[in-house]
Amino acid sequence: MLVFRHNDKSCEIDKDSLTLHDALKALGLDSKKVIAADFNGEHSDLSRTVTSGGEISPITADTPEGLEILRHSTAHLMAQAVLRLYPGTHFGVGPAIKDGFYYDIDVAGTITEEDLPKIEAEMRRIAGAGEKVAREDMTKDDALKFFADDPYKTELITDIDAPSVSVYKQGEYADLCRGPHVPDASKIHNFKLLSIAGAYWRGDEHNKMLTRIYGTAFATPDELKEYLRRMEEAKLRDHRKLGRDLDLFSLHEEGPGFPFFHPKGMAIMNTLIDFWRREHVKRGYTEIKTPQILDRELWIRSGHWDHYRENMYLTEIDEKPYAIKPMNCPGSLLVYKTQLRSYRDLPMRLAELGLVHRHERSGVLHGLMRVRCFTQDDSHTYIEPTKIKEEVLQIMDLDKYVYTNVFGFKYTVELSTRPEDSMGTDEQWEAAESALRDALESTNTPYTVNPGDGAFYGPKIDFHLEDCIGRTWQCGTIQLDFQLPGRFDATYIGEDGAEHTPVLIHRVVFGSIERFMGILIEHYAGAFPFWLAPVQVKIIPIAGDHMNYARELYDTFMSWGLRPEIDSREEKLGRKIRDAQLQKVPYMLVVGDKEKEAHTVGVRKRSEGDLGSMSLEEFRELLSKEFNPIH
RNA sequence: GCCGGUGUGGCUCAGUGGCAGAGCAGCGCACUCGUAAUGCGCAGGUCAACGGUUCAAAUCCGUUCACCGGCUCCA
Repeated sequence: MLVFRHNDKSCEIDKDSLTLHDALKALGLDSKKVIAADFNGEHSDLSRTVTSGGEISPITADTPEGLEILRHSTAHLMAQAVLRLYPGTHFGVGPAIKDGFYYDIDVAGTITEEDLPKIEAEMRRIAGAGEKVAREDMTKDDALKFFADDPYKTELITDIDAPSVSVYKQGEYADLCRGPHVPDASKIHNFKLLSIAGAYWRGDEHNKMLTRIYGTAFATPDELKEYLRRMEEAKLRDHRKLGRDLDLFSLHEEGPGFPFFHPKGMAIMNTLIDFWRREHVKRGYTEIKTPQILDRELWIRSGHWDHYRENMYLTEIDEKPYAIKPMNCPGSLLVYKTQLRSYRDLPMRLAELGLVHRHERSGVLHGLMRVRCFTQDDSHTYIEPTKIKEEVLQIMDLDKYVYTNVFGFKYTVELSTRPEDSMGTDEQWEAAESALRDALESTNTPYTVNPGDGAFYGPKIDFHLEDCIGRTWQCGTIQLDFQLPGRFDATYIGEDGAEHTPVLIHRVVFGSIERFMGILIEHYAGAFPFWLAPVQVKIIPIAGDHMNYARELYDTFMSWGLRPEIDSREEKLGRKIRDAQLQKVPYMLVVGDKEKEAHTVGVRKRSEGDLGSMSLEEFRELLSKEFNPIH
C-alpha cells in the first residue's frame, strides 16, 4: 500500500511500487504540461519508480524549476542533434543558465552561426518524433566503461565523489547527467539557438577550447518571442551605439581601450563629479591628486611589482625605470606619510579622482565598460583597527544612497575572499574577512561569496550593476588592507602615546567613472534625467526672426546655471522637435511670435509632450521640481 | 591572450571576379514655417592595412590591426 499526498489531497494505491507519473495520474494531477515531479522535495523524472509514498507535486515548464529542467533537456536535445549532424563529436558540459542554456562540444572542424538553423531543424525532427528520454543508474566503473571513448565524461566521472552516477539516454545519444529531464523530447517546443562562442574546458585557459552553443527555451511561444524582442530592444540601448548617436564619446583604432569624451559626454561626467564632490565633502572626505607616473621602486615596495606587473605599463625617465599607475594607493600613502599622524586625525579619508592605466588583454575590451584607462572615484581611508566596521557601514550607506536613491539601480553584493596570489598572514586575512562579513550581516545585506576573488592585499565587498542585456559589471568596491600601511611604514600615534599601524580601506563608489557612465547610458536608454542631461533645454525658434528672442532666452538660462542649446537651423518646427526628441533633450522650448510678444516659452517635455505656454518664472518653478541631487 | 564572426562615405547598409552604390547626415538654393522628417540640387570612399593569386580583386588566398559575441581575466 502506497500513500501519495498533494496539499490536502491524498490517494492510496494498492501496489508495492509505482512511477511518479502514475502517482500524479492517481491524484488527478497529470496533464500535457507536466514535465517532471517534485517528490518529497526532490525534483525527479516522471518515470522514476518509487517503493514508498510521500508528498508529490507536478512540475510544469511555467515555473522557474520547470523552466530550468526544460532548458537543460533542450541542451540534451541539441546535443543529440549535433551528434547526428557531426558524428564523433564529444560533449563537455551543458547546463541551464539564466535565460537559457549552453552546451560545450568538441567537434571536428568548426561550427558557425550559419549552421545553427540546420541544428535547430534536426532538433525539431527529433522532438517531433517524440524521442524518449530514459534514465539509467550505473556504478562509476560501469559509467567509465560506457564513456570509455569520451575524454570529457571520463574526467567528470572520475571527479564525482559518489559510488554511482546516472546516465540519460535518448536515441543514439547518452549523457552523464544528474537530471531530472522531460520524459520525452515532444515536451520541447519553444526554443532557439542563439550564438556560438569558444569556451575553455572546465573554464581553465590552459585547457582545450571547446565550441559553446548558446540557446534558450521557454514554456510558450509567446514567452520565447517576448524574450527575443527584449534582446533586440536591449541592443538599441547599447551604450556604444547611444554614445555615438548622442555624441557622448568615441573610440579609435589609434587607442584601443582609451575612450575619447566629447563635449556632451564631458557635461555628464562633470555633473557626476560635481555630485560626487558635494557628497564626499558632506561625508568627511578631503581630496588629493597624485601623479600618473612614479618610480618603479615605489611599485616594488607596494607589492604591485610582484602581484600586478602583467597589467602595468612601464616607461623610463632619464634611463630610470618608472611605471604608469594602475592604482592610486601608493600615491595616497606617500601623502599620508608627509606628516606625523595622530589618532585624532583618523579616520583620514583621502579621496582621489585618479586616472589609472591597466593593460587589459585585447579580447576583453568593451566600450566604456572595459577599458585600458579609467578614472577611479577612489578613496584611501586610514583608520584605527577598532573602527573598521563603523567605517565600512558608513561607506555602505553612501553606496546605497548613490545606487538606490539617486540612480534607482538594482545591484548585487559580493564578498571576495583571499586569492592564491596574495600577501599577509592567515590571521590578518581572517580578521579582515570577518569584519566585512560582520558589516554585511549587521545591515541584512544579501550577498554571495566569491572564494579566492579578493585583491592581493585584502578581501573586498563588491557592488555589481547590470547592463542592458543583463551582464553584470563591478562598480563599487570596499577593500580592506592590512598590508600596504605596514609596507610603507605608515603610522599614527595612538591615545596611549605609542606608534600604531592604521588599517587602510580602499573604496570606490562609481568604480570607474567611465564604466559607470556606460551603465547609466544603458540604464536610462540615453534619456538622462534633467540634472544629468548634457543639453537640458533645447530652444527652438519657429522662424528666422525669432532668433533674437531665442538668444535672449539662452543668456537667461545660462545665468540660471542650465545647459541650454538653440536649434538655429533653417528647418521646419516638426523637424527640430523630432531631432531634439531623438537627442533625448528633457525640455524643448518652442518660441514664435506669441511667445516673443508675451515673453513666454512654449514648453514641450520629452516624456509628456506639449505643456503649453508659460512665463519664465513658471518654467523655472517647473524645473525646480525636477529631481536634482546637486541642489 | 584564446575560439567564432565582422570590417564598403560621418551613420545604417546594398554590392560574390569586369566602370564603387542607396538612404540618412553634410553643403548650396528655394520655402519663413506652431509641436516627431519641406522640396530640388551638389559634394563626399586607396572598399581597415599590407602582401599574394588573376588580363582584371571591395569580391579569392595569406598576414596584421580594430571591432562584435563568448571564454579566461577585471573597475
